[in-house]
Amino acid sequence: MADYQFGNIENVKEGDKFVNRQALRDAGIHLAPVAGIDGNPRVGAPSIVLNGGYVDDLDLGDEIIYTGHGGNDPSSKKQIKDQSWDATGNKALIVSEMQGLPIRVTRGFKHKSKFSPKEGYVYGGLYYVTDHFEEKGKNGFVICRYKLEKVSPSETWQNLVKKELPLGNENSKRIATEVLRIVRDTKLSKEIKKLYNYECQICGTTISVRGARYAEAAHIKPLGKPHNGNDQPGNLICLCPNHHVMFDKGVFAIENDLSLVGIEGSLSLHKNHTIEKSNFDYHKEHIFINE
DNA sequence: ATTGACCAAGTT
DNA sequence: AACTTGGTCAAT
Repeated sequence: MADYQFGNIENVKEGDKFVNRQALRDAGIHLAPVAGIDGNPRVGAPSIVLNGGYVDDLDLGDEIIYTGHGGNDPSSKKQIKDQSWDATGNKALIVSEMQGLPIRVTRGFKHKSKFSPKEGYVYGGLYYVTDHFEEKGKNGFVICRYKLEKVSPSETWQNLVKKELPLGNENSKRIATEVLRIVRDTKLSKEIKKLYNYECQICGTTISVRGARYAEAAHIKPLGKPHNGNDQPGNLICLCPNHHVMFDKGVFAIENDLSLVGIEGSLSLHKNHTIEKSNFDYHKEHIFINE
């Protein structure tokens, strides 16, 4: 229900200090008053705090091996049981990994590393979750682990620009090309994927990882030069990675009656999804390899 | 829609 | 050790 915002927060820059969690919350960086992982399994995790709550945490600066939450005894704070991938925050991090969402990282005084502040909390910028795995922690119980890698400065800049972009507005074509290569999921592409329940419109496949689903939104008429396709629902379809690449590389094309040329099959179409058919024509003529 | 239990672990 | 908060989730 909370209104989570992803990416950088206006007026907060890397290195900014906060006296306590309440200040972090007031700034809009991390809403949870206590939990180290902010977010939920529906939208992902917009923010984490690295504050020594789990002994296995490893902070290398641009790379962090983070521990999921749960399994600790409320009173002693020691880990007394296995962690679960189903815990709200742990699942949220998986969703962030699958969707390539940026995560705000804040370091707290309780964790001891050369990157940790002596007191209070320091905002550390944006990271991506690039991997997750399971292992036995120092306390002998299963822990959920995540590899976080810092978003490059140029990408961070793009993330800031993204906010001001009128997504889906065809007047923003040029900028949209650059941004879309970097921002791995836009509001619109997410909507398309949700409409199809993350299943490929050609083969019906979805990739499911610990309950988080993955698919790709493909532009029929490519964005940017020289094609100048638009970023509208009528130019987007939901595909699995294989069919996405095949489509982009021209291995097959889609006819107006939704049958395929180049490979067997047809495109299934949701009743609430209207495709701009001229985009099929464009793709067939300019991208499809007809030989 | 509304509720109450449960979760996370920071703060005093 | 006690008290505290915002949010999620399941039950109503």
